[in-house]
Amino acid sequence: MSEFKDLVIKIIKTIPKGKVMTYGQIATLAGSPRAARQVAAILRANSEAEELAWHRVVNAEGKLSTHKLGFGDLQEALLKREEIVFKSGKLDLGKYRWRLESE
DNA sequence: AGACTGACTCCAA
DNA sequence: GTTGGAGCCAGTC
Repeated sequence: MSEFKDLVIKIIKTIPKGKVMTYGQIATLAGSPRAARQVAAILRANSEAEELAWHRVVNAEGKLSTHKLGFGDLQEALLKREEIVFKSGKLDLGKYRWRLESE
């Protein structure tokens, strides 16, 4: 088990309802600032197995990277259920981004 | 074992 | 605003 993967999973579990984090942010907190893609890979591999709040993870623009995969609608629905509002297909990162002290 | 892919992000031009 | 390149590393073949 890589430390990175464990940290990513742990970090995602700390995101509270109604907040989101970007891939890059999680990668930074997990120890590899530029390993955003790996965060995505871990999500894909664990989204069904673990209780990961993968829907609270968005890209740096505040958009859903899942849209091209075909389940962007699901993610958007899950986020809306947490009182997150989308405008022009994006959400307000300045408002919804979850920040950890260790950043 | 090697080679390729990709739910990303940053930066230069 | 766009495009291209580099970096990162877990999966997959």
